[in-house]
Formats: sequence, C-alpha cells, structure tokens
Amino acid sequence: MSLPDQAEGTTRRPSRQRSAVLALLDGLDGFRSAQDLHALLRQRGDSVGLATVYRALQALVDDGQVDVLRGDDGEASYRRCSTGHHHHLVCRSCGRTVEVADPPVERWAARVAAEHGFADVQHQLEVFGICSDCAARG
Amino acid sequence: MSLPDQAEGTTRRPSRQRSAVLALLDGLDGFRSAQDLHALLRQRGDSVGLATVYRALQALVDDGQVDVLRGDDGEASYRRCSTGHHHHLVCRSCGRTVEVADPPVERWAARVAAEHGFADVQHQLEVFGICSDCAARG
DNA sequence: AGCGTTCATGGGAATCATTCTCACATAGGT
DNA sequence: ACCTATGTGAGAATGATTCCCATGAACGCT
Ligand SMILES: [Mn+2]
Ligand SMILES: [Mn+2]
Ligand SMILES: [Zn+2]
Ligand SMILES: [Zn+2]
Repeated sequence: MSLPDQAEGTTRRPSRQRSAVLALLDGLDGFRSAQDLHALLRQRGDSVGLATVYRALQALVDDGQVDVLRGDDGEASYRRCSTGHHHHLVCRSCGRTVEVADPPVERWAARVAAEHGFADVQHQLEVFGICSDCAARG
Repeated sequence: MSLPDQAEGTTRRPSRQRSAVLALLDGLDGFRSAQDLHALLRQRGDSVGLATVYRALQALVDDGQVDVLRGDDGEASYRRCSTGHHHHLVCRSCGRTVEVADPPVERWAARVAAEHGFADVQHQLEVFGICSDCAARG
C-alpha cells in the first residue's frame, strides 16, 4: 500500500556529519526543525554545516528512515520513525510524538477516492494536542 | 469539536480588493496558492496588490470561509470551503477538490489522544490522488 | 603509503514565499 | 465637504531552504 521506496538502496558514502545527524535524531523523540537540529549539533560539539544538515535529512527522508511534517508556518520538522506506514499524535508545545495506526481510515481513504474516480491515492492523517507533561506546566 | 472561531464576528471595512478575491475564489473549485490567485486577478483586470491578497486570504481563513493547505514544498494553498468541519480529496495535478467527511475518524482521533493523555485535540486528514480528468490526459 | 577519481562538505550567495513598513487612498460618520 | 480610522500597495525585510563552487574526505588501485 505504501510507496515502493525505490530510492532505498541508493549507496551513499559514509561521513561523520551524516552519522551525527542520525545519532542526534535517535536521541530525540519529537519532531524538530532542521534549524533546531543544526543548533543542537553545534551545542553537542559535532559541528555540521547547515546545508549538510538539510542534505542529510533529505537523504534520510528519501530512504524512509525519517518522517517530515509541515507546521502551520510551513517550516518542516523531522523525526526518526519506524519504516512502516503510520500516523502521528504530536504535542503542539514540545513536539513529543507517538506513532499510531488506524486501519479503518486506510480503507476509508481508498474507498472515498475510488468513489470519486481518483487514482494513485495517498493520504495523511495527523493528530495534534497538548501532552500531559506540557499541560501540567501550563 | 472544531475551534470556536472566535474571530468570526470581526467587522471589516468592505473594499473592492477583498470582494475581488472572494469572487475569484468562488469561481474556482481547487486549492490555489496566493501567488496564483494574485496572477489570476491581474489577468482578470481586477488588479490587487500582492500584500493585499495575502491579507484578504488571511482574513477569510480567520473567518472560517477559506481553508488552507500546505503543499510538500511548504507553499500555502487556499480554497473557498463550506464552514463546517470536513476533509479534502485533492488532485495532485490540477488541485480539483472534493469535500469529504469521515465521522469514525473523528471519534478515533479523540480516543487515541485521550488514551495517551493529550488534551486540546485537533486533527487533519487529507487524501491526495489524480482525478479522472487528469488521469485521462496522462 | 601514494595517487587519481568521485562524491561530500560548508560558507556564503541566491531563491522565493510571506510579512513588514509606511506614505497614501478611501469608507463612513459628522 | 471634512475627519478619522482603516485598507491598500510598492518595495524592503525576513527567514527557511536551495544553489554554487572551492576545498576536503572516502574509495579503488597500485
Ligand atoms: Mn494511513
Ligand atoms: Mn475530521
Ligand atoms: Zn508536550
Ligand atoms: Zn486533476
């Protein structure tokens, strides 16, 4: 049902920078902007050029290892995710994210698209809210 | 369930420009970018400043008369929509859009959020595909 | 280890949608 | 007609993302 991930096998020459980006993402559980990730890398000492951060993220996205989300302001946020198809429950305040699945909506999307003569169907479903930690703080 | 639309009653001084934007949207059935709408207004003769197009669209969005969608490139697209809560089936090629509803997913989103302790829940669900007209052309 | 080829990096310029500024126009009430 | 609050528009400013290109690092070969 999900896209073939045709670019998944692309060989890339390993580099300290790419590893640093992936390692950073592994230690975070929420969606973060490229700018944020770049700043975090600097603090951590693993300095990486901003352009390289964007390139690394794009490569990971193409490879299906990272998910992207567009905020209301249009800024992209990235998160290390499981490779299968899923959706997200995201905290608007801190970005904390839970991966969720909803089989019924998968069928619904396919059916409603077919009913209207649409082919090549994709869908996106995200749930936003305030997590309990953030609600406690105010 | 949907947001209170608190700004809905804001009084705004009428203007030729605002009317032109709304009239243009009424004659279109797909999502269009602000830049596109601005260009269309110029062609049509109702010239309106780009900043004013953005202001008019933002006002309509705040008023709940227009929906916004963020494309993969982060560019915002706008469409005159019915005021109630709904989702969209959008053609990736021409933007043609059908409004759709899915009551089950409404309940599902509320439940899954509650199960994880999230409050102040919103969700967004969009379906993308290629409409029959565009599929016919190739 | 040395060398050449190929690909990755990074800093800064370029892009581009969107927002801001502010001088000017205009709607509406007097 | 006149006043005042608000809308407009041209261009500047903003800010995320991408592009450019000279430099650096990885790989394959010797
Ligand atoms: Mn799904
Ligand atoms: Mn819904
Ligand atoms: Zn939170
Ligand atoms: Zn179409």
